[in-house]
Amino acid sequence: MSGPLDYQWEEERYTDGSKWRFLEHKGPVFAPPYEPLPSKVKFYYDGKPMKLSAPAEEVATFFAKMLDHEYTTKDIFRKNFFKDWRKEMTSEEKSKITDLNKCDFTEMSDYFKVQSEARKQMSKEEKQKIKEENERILQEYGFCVMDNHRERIGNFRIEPPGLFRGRGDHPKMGMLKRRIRPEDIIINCSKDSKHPKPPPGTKWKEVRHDNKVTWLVSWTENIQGSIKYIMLNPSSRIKGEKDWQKYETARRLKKCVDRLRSQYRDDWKSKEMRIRQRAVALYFIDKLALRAGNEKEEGETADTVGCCSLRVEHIKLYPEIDGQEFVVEFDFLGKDSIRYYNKIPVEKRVFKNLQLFLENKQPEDDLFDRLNTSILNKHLQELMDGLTAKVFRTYNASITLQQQLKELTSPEENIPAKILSYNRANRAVAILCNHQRAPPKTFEKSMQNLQTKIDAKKDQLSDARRELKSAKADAKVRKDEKTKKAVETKKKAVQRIEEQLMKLEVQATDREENKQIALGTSKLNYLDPRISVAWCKKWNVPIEKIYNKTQREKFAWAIDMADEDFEF
DNA sequence: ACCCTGACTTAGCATTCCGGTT
DNA sequence: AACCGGAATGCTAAGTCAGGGT
Repeated sequence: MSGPLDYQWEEERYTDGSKWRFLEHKGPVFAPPYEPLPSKVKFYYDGKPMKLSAPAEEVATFFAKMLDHEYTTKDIFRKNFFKDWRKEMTSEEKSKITDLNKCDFTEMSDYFKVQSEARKQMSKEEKQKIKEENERILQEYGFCVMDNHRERIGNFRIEPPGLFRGRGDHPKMGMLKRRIRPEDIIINCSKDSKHPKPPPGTKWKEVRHDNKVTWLVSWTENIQGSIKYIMLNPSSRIKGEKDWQKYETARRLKKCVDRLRSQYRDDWKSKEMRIRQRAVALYFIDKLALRAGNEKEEGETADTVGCCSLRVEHIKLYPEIDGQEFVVEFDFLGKDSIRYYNKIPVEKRVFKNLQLFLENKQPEDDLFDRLNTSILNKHLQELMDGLTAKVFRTYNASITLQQQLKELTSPEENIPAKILSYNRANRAVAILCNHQRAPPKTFEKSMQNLQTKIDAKKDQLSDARRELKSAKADAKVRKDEKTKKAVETKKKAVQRIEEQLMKLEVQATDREENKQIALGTSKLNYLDPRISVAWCKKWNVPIEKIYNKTQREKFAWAIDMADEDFEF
């Protein structure tokens, strides 16, 4: 696949800002067309059955499919849905259906439940057939040719229509996400490639040949009016190189971070308020790994903030609390409406500055009123080429992993214990970056199951120990080869069971500590994979224990590149 | 200086897959 | 063979940041 070069990521890169010379692909896969419900499945309005027009019925099914979700009980969701649903109705339907509370979708909902149950019950052969068809589509549409490589495409299927589900308190939840047609689609490919054909009887919106970008297909989504793209898989050359570059930038920050830190500490004393604000914000970004915090259009999205957009109401100052001085309490909703809560002591100067920033302000006022991400990033750019706020997150995440691995790995431990250490180091990073998850619904049960296994293993162990003891006693009396051998066998059995027990206990510890923490995001986006590869090589831990197949594909560049001496 | 948009990365949850157990 | 649970994968929303226009 990579031709005469061993490492495709060592091929020459373009210096003129172009991303490719040749790009050929088959275009997107559209969502399957709507299939009307069988006539026996009824919708009821005000208790009476009512046949809906196909467009109105389709939108109704979107709601019916979500009936069990608490979304559908929320006022905003219902209001947005109803408004958009009415747009799809015929004028007769519109005049009849005026109150969502009088709509009964339960038959539709039950019908879909039966269907999904039936899908699960399909025979092996039927499932196999579907699998093969999916594989065929993947082979046809899931790959493209970019320059000399056949590359996997990330998301070649167009998002199907449905009801928009925002995260957190989103003002647009419940709105109709409309169906995307060929006429909405912009194709990007090279002139000299075989252009993808639109489905019979349709046309693309546009075919362009822009090699300054990496996307293959784009369309404009109707909820926020933003553009969506089809791009390559993370295993592709173009993504891998970019990823590598990202970590190289973070490593350059490592070289000058001391200088930057002493500079922003100096700036806490500046005569100029804007410089003090910039310096305190940067301190937060560095110390707490906060995101930059762009401004957002009010009312268009959920109310979330990052560092530069923090408001007065998001922090509390305690000159003294719990025996600590100069404590700042953060409490705000960040990206994806995930809560950030932290109470930390800060330097006296920072504290005094924060008091100053808060003077004469209302709770809803900006904490940093002389600062935004653009000002901050322009400043950072002057300090180091390529430096932006998010580089601090990458740098601090990766350096933390490296330090924690050094601290936590003990040479004499066995492989499961080493992996626990790795996960703990990973966890330290996830906590730093505030990567949370909802505790899995099955968490308690799965912990219980594991405990049952541990108990059983303990019983098994004491049985094995008892047997060993009696075998030893036996051997002492008889002193023959056969009984000696029996002792050895029993000893081995005890050892094996001890090892199994220890494995289970490690697993339980790991799972418990991981209850509300998501490791995946930092592993995939913040940790220089070369640190992990080097650690695996150093301690003879198979890389498969740390990265699954997909991750190994994404990090192929690092797996080839890093030896055990790699230092971030 | 400010605003807007396009391109790209980062994010958590939902769904599917798969291998072990009953 | 059916079932189950955890891991892997898929999905798409929600960020960051640069660049162009006014």
